[in-house]
Amino acid sequence: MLDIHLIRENADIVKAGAAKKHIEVDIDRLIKVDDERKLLRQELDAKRAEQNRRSSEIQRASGSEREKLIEAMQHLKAGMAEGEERLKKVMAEWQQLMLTVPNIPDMSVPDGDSDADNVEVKKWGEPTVFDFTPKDHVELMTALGMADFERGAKVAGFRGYFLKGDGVLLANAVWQLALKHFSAKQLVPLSVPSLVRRETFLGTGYLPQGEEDLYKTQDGEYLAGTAEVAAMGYYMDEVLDPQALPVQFLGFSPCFRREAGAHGKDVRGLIRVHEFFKWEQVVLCRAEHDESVRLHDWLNRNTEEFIELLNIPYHTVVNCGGDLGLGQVKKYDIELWVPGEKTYREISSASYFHDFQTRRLNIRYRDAEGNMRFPHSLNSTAIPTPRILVSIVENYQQADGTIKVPDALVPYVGKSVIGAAA
RNA sequence: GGAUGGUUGGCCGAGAGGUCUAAGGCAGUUGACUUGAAAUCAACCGUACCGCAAGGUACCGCAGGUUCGAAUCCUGCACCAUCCGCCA
Repeated sequence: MLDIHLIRENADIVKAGAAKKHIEVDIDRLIKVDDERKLLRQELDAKRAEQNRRSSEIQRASGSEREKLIEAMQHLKAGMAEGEERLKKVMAEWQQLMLTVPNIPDMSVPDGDSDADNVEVKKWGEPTVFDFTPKDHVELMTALGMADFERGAKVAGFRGYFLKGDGVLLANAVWQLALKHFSAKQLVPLSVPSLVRRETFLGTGYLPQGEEDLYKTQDGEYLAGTAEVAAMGYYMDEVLDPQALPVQFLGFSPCFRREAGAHGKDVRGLIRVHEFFKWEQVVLCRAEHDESVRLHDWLNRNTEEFIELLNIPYHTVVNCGGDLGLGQVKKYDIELWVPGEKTYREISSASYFHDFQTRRLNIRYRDAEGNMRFPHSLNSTAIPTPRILVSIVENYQQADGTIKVPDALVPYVGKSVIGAAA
């Protein structure tokens, strides 16, 4: 959510920002509704002032004078009911519109419609070269008993999978290395709920517009697609000690995604699944743009470093306007080389939001001047499994069908090659 | 699933239909005292909206209702605590 004052004073910038994100929103309508809101408020406030004044007169009066005053009040009250009804309607539309106003993308965000228009800002390593024909991860992992997709689909349906044997070992090894690497950055590990109430999704900006992407329980909770939701909800409705900023969480959770808009995409393997696990970096910091920018780069760099530990070729892109979510000001994606597809595939997303989320979540702190402020929020993937396994097994496969374990993972896997004859 | 008790400002906590500006304490800010600090004393000190301002309005978990008037009474819901039942 943006500040209504900011929207009113910078309507053109807000409109341009929405256009850049390809998000439709009627700012003129919002301002008109806000005018109505102000007017009705003023009228109603005046009537309430009158009511309060007369109420104390009644208190002091007695006898027939009191009866008369009470009767007069009843008339006044009747006149107020209509105003209150109108204000309620106006407020409902006002709130609905406010929730749909996107945050303004940064100047440095490139124009574009979709992820095809994202711009590479960094490239690390070269696409892996093989002196044999490389296999894709489905073939490799199935052959090595690391995953079972047929039975996954039998048991769980479309996009179902089992990890098995060394597949589980490898996934666990990634989690453990991630815990070590990211904790060392002073991020506090946090195991978070995935089953989360609606207001937390509204607060993080996934709702109201993302309803169809979420699984919902018969009790009304939603299954989160990222630990960001619960980690951000952690301080909802609280006033933070400014000394505690920046708050730096390393959240871990199962993640559930309906992938409602992606029915035909990535139907094979571990790239796009309905449930997976993810370590996620979540940060709250002082309400200063420079601080957001600094931490954004830092979060993204943390993940780049982790990929470098695994020694997998990657590049980093800055997402174009059309590929930004409602609340995001700017986003980097890290994409890993996937030999089976001869392309880079997203493994990580690092975004900052300014106070868009904290305003919705009502998270505040008192600054040095004693004023209440909404802190800035940021988040970035640390590492997801099993998607990361795709790039590991495909880049590290050997001619004989075995998979070399990345050096950094060897201590956690307990061997240096998967599939070698014992 | 059943029962009971709760939810009040940054925090704790009183308040039980009308002294209107929600007692009091803690924390915080400023000042006095002090070489400095602590202690003590004094003053100030909630958030949001509207308004150029004076000022006004709203907010006591949320939403309704009763009333001339609701933190206070009624209804529904959410959450917290404890107990019982069930159960990894």
